[in-house]
Amino acid sequence: KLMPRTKEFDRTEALHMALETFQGKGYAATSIQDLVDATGVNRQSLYNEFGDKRQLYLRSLEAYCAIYKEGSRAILTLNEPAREVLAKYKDYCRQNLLNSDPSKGCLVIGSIMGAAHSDPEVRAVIDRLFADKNALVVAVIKRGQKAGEIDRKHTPQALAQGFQAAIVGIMVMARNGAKPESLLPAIDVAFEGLV
Amino acid sequence: KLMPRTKEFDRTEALHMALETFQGKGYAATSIQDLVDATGVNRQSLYNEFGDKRQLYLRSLEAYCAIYKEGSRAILTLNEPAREVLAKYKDYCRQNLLNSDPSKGCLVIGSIMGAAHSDPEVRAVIDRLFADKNALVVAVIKRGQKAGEIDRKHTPQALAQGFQAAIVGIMVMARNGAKPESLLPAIDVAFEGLV
DNA sequence: CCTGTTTTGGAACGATCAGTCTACTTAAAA
DNA sequence: TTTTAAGTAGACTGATCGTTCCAAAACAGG
Repeated sequence: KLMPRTKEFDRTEALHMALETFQGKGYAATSIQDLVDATGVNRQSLYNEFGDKRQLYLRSLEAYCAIYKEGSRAILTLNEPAREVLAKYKDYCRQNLLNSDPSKGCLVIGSIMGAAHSDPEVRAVIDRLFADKNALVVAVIKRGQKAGEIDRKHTPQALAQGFQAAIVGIMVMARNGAKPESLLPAIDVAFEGLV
Repeated sequence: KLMPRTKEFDRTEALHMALETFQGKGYAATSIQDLVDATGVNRQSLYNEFGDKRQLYLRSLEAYCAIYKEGSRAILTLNEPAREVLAKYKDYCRQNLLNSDPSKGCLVIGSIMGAAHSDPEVRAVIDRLFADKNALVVAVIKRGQKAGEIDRKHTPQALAQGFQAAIVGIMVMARNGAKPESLLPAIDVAFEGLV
């Protein structure tokens, strides 16, 4: 029945800023002070809102995955010929690549390579992301193979794995500062076996 | 003219242990104490031998790159038809994948994604590695295209980029704990456009 | 044996870490 | 206006960080 002082920050906004900080420096190298500075939120308020550093990281990772997942799902579930769906997804990847900031790497890949690797909750979030996205890609490839648009030499699972690995690799290259114009053809190559 | 006390450790061995520690936990999450424990070398002796933590990391990364580079160079400079060279390199990748330990990721990818990203000396080591390996791959692909073994639809540079990105992606997947048997077909897919 | 030079063991340093405590401010409810 | 629960500011804590200092130990030349 009481609603005293109002918060001076927006949770979503703060989470977004924390996310970008983790993207840039990784979990271990990011200090609470970094997060306070980046979000503009008071120390104690951060703890009140998110718990400790690890939980804030988990929330950031979940938010990142949600965005990534939704972007992929919106395209990969289109009710169109597999060839066209994949062509649109290719454009989506190109767009992401062109808009990417090398100073902010993919948080998922960062989590896999970094210290968070051994955290079971982090693992769970990542496993779910990969499982979900893989299911979407496999479904499209299966459709494509049935329609004769995609070569049946490889299983849908193998094609999806190779496809996703290629995208991950390209994201790593982008983080490393490779010029987009040198990576765009690599995207073409990655989609070669599919379309 | 004086040769007082003898060292109780082997530099190469200590470097190897430090390297594995960095591989497992990343630069930021690895403490000096971790390195002391892993190498068995006294604190002060570590500082005497390698300087500070950052320099020890740089030496580890250089050692890692040297091994990686030599392994690739030995195969990619074989005086055989491009198709066979690439087939052998494919086997080499498969072997590496099967022997890989998920608890020890690729130090190069870890450096790209992690905090070391902004360190110019780290960048220099990585840039050199990619430049060298890319030159080798491009040379093989060029040979293959001239001999008609490889499709000329893409430039050698584009094919090499896509190829290397695919390998990087597969290494990330392996670090994530993906079963080798699910990644081996992905390697096949990655080599699809080349052989 | 000594003497000189280097490694080694371990204590110690200031800085910074993640996280907490307390006092002060705010604003809705009474 | 008074009361009260929640937000905020910043000092504070014990632990750990990377690094250094110093004295004991070890070993080659004299």
